[in-house]
Amino acid sequence: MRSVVSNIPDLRPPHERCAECPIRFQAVCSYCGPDELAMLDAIKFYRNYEPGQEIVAAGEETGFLGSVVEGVVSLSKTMLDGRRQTVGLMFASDFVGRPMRPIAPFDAVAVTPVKLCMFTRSRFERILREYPALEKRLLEMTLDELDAARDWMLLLGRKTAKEKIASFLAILVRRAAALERRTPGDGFSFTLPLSREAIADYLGLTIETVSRQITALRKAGVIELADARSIRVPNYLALLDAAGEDADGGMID
Amino acid sequence: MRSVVSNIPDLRPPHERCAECPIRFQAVCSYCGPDELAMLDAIKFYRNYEPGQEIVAAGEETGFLGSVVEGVVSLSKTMLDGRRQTVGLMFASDFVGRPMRPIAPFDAVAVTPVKLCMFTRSRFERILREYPALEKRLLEMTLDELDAARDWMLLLGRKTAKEKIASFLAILVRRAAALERRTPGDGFSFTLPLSREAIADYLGLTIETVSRQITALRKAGVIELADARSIRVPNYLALLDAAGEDADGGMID
DNA sequence: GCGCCGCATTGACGCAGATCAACCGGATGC
DNA sequence: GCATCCGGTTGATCTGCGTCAATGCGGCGC
Repeated sequence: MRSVVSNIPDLRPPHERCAECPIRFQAVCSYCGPDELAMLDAIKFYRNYEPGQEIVAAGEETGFLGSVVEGVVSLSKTMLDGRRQTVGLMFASDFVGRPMRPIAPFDAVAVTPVKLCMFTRSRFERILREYPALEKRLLEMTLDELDAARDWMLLLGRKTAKEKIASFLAILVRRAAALERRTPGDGFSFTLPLSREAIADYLGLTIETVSRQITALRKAGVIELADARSIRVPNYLALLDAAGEDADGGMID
Repeated sequence: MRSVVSNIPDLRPPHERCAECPIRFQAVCSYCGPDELAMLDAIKFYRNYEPGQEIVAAGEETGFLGSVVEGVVSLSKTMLDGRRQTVGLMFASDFVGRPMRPIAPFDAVAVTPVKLCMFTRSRFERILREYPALEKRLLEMTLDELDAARDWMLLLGRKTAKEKIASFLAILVRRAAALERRTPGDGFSFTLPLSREAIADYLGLTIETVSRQITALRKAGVIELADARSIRVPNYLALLDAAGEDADGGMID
């Protein structure tokens, strides 16, 4: 571990320096000033996960928390008899792990290759108390997560299978558009990060229904598929319509 | 509005003084010391709502936020065609309203007579920045809400109608037990705060299915009904079993 | 007393999505 | 080359819950 105050030149590769971090202005640390950042820089560490690899298991004590730098992490709950529901998908800059509660209430699994920027739990909880910038941003992110979870409750409780699929695709379009700093318009293409099974777990459906509804949307001309994972949306409003959402893009987030 | 520093004796009825407040040690203010409490005391105000009365409407700008002192508030989302999903039930000490986002993403409606302890949005957001005790508690409460929302996602996405009803009743038993500082055991009785329609909205079902499944649980001996709103649970573990939950009472909260 | 209204229950029926099962196509190993 | 495996698609059938409709019941006005 490097000292916080140091005149020694930083020899780490650029992608390991907080100042050069791709999620510098979106993650928990985004409100941190140079001093706070230097402090985080000194105590953070990276860890990589392969697709399918478990990051934490439900019921297990988690010794660390951190931000997704690259890739997608799924959070899911499983019932005794094996029924599974994904309760969150975490993308780059999202925060994984619950401060002030060491026992994980769900499994966290890498669905693509994942890189996490992590802190030990004890250290993170301590600096959370000392750095209000961190706490403020974490509150903001948690409120956003809660809004998203509530949107998802509407989807799970009331939408039809076709609407669920269309809503899910619309979210991916919005994400892809946001990454390119565009507004989601027509002709947008993207790659599905999830398998049919992972989509089914997320939407509260079975793989067969997911497959059938994707086919139905394709036949209706709402989407085009190059292969099972490559999707193009010729008409974004038609997709929103199929999702049963308001034309303004749904909820605020 | 009274001055924060004052030697004038406080002539308000006891239930309007923060120090005597029934939710003093559970609400957002629970980490506040005497000075911070005096400050809140000076700027808070109460408002009462009748059952069925709307507190805020989705899409509307909300000028205030606050804590539920008494009663039950439902938060729900409605689709264009009228399908409705309740995304949260707020009980005494829960916080209603989203800081840093003036437009409400859902309707908030009183389901029983409700008393709210409120602050104007601008004032609350200002003091949130100044009083870390408030922000810390709000973060904690938001994290708990998020956990509960994720439990609800599992219920909505994967549980059968009977399991949904049983899970819902189990939550009410736990709440009722917690209020009396007991652990949820056998022979517990409580009053349903919600109509069949409100239950259906919460569980992602129809009134008919709710009614049928309550009848089924009664016939199976899992619950006893004096009238439609009065429920007794002779065997708590049998209820958990019907809910498809782990015998340890489900998730941590 | 009676009629009305709102909430809840019960019954008959239909359908969206689950289940069970076959099949397809690309990747990997031998 | 062929066999195997894995993810995805498609088909046939079943079923839990929604839909539509009738009935019950307690509270309230008159």
